[in-house]
Amino acid sequence: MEDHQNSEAPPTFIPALFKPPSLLPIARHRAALLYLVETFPVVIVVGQTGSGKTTQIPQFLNDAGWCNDGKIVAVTQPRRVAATTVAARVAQEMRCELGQEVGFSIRFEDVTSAKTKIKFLTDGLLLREALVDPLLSRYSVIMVDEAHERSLSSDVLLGLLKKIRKRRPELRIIISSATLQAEDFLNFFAGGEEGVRESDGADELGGDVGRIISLEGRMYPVDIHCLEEPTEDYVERAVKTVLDIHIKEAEGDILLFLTGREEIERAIDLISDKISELGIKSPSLQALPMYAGLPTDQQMYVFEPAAEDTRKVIISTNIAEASITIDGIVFVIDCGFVKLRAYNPNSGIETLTATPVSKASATQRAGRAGRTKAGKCYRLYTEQASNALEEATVPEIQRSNLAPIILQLKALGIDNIARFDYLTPPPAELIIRALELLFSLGALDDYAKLTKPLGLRMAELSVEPMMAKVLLSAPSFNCLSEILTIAAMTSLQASVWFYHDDRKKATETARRKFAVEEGDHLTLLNVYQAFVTRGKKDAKWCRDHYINYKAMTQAVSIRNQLRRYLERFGIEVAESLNAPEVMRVGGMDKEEMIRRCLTMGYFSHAARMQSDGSFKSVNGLTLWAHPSSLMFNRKADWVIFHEIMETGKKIFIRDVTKIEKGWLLEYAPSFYHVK
DNA sequence: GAGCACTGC
Repeated sequence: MEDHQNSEAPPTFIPALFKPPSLLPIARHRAALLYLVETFPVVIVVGQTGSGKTTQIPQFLNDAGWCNDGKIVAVTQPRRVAATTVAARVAQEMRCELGQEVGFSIRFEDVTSAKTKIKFLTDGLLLREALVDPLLSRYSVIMVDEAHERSLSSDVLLGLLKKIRKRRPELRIIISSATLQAEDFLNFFAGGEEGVRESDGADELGGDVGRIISLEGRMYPVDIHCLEEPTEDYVERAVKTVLDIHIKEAEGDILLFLTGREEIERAIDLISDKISELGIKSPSLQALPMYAGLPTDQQMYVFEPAAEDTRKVIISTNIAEASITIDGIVFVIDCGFVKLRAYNPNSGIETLTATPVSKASATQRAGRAGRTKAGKCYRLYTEQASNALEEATVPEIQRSNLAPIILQLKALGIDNIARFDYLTPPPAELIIRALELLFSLGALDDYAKLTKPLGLRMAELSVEPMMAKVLLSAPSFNCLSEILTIAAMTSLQASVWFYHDDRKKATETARRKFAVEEGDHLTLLNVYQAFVTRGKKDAKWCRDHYINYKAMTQAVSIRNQLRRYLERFGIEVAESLNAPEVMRVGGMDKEEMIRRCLTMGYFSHAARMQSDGSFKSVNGLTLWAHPSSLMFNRKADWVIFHEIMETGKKIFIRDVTKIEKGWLLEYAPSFYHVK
């Protein structure tokens, strides 16, 4: 928890949301809210963004004595930035230093103290705290914010809280949700208790378990327009709509929702073409992209007010639907699609595909037009299509690889995974696939019980199960220091390399300097070792080699955290910084030890190169090396890979390393049915 | 010879 180099600077856009507490609509609900929390174990709070629920409710609870006797009020957030910025705001309102009475806790950063009464943290981190303190006994109240987003960790957290509540009747649970899915949450907590309540005539929803309270949000009406006829090309149609608005409508900025970088760039090009074509001068139109992969400095432009006589049009992915709020939007254009990740339990492949939005999503997007005054929303689909949309987005728990979360539940002592109380149960195939994987890795025994110490340790490590197995196998291959690095590097979400569209050749040449013949994992090791020896204090070195400095410092943090876990297990880490190919251990090259060790965890991610350069997976699928992989243009026979994902028409594998076929049989005989 | 929506430990 000592790594502070990752602390995000509070973004400038969030404080704009904050109003003086006395002006917030929630102030009028204070007494009612406290009464409900006093009386019922579960309270569902329905309120719009800007209602002040996140900043005010914890303070009300503190004033009412819920933090007496050393107890803590916990507020979970789905995102790290939210936890840090909201904590800072509440500390300011309470006139205390951040980290004292009010603090936050996120991965790599714990800004709390013995005095902390109100603690903001990510939902994933609270779930991890339960591994150490299964009843979460430090907390008198736990507020799960933004529960309607239905993230994997908040869903599991709610299931866990329902279980904890039976052992801790004094615990208070507050669930905050921006949309009207409140009844689902209340029904969930009331469910399973109805049997005992039936006779005493508690026919009201929720019975004695809880109540819903609705806070007034500040929203202006939004006029919604659908298309008469469906469009063939919504990017083109969106651009036409942008120009129609710009020419005909009064002032106000435009927010256009598209699905990804490619579409966004195309829309921006089309808009600039149209502007010159139509000779638009004043008022002028400024198109700005917004997506997660955009460098931070470029993201910041969307929050700056446009120049005089200029209308901003922000062209964004789904990031503007939940994660960020942009002021001054009066017009929203909604293409009706979102890219969603899904996991196919039969093939074990993740897909990333554009999917129609849900009604809840469409409503949320339209609402972005009504934050400052009455607005308009143009949907690039027909009313009929709009009526046919699903009510809500399929929760993450129903479309994810469940191996990590099942491992965590097992470690929490929840043995019967199928009968765990899920808000929405995942499909059986997802559970079966996850159990099979965990069994083949040795994390579960024949009775599906967590093995000790292997399975338990795998659950505690903050990397996915296959890599956790590799890490715990590394000591016996004499390559723990190297595997620690590889584990950290492969769990980065940001790319290690910068991509310059205009300087592709130079990027390639830079990358080739670090390339190791055997594959991507050893190449990543090479980059890391070069970084810590030469580039750590030298951002210029990183720039010269097209290496992402921020991603590399992140890798250092992850590696430190993993090393601390291992040390807690009593596993010594002998650090070595030698180039892998020069080390020989017992007649075997170190690089071979590393590749053998990787096979211990990734044996099910094996494939063989075909004559056309594609790969054939062990279950017969045709795979392609991702262009970012060394194996994209090299020859190989058998390989293992870190990740497999389907986009467009091809299935890509990323982080690919050469192995020997024999190792598969040697390290995973039961998986490959060797007698 | 081509590309990853968004989070989190």
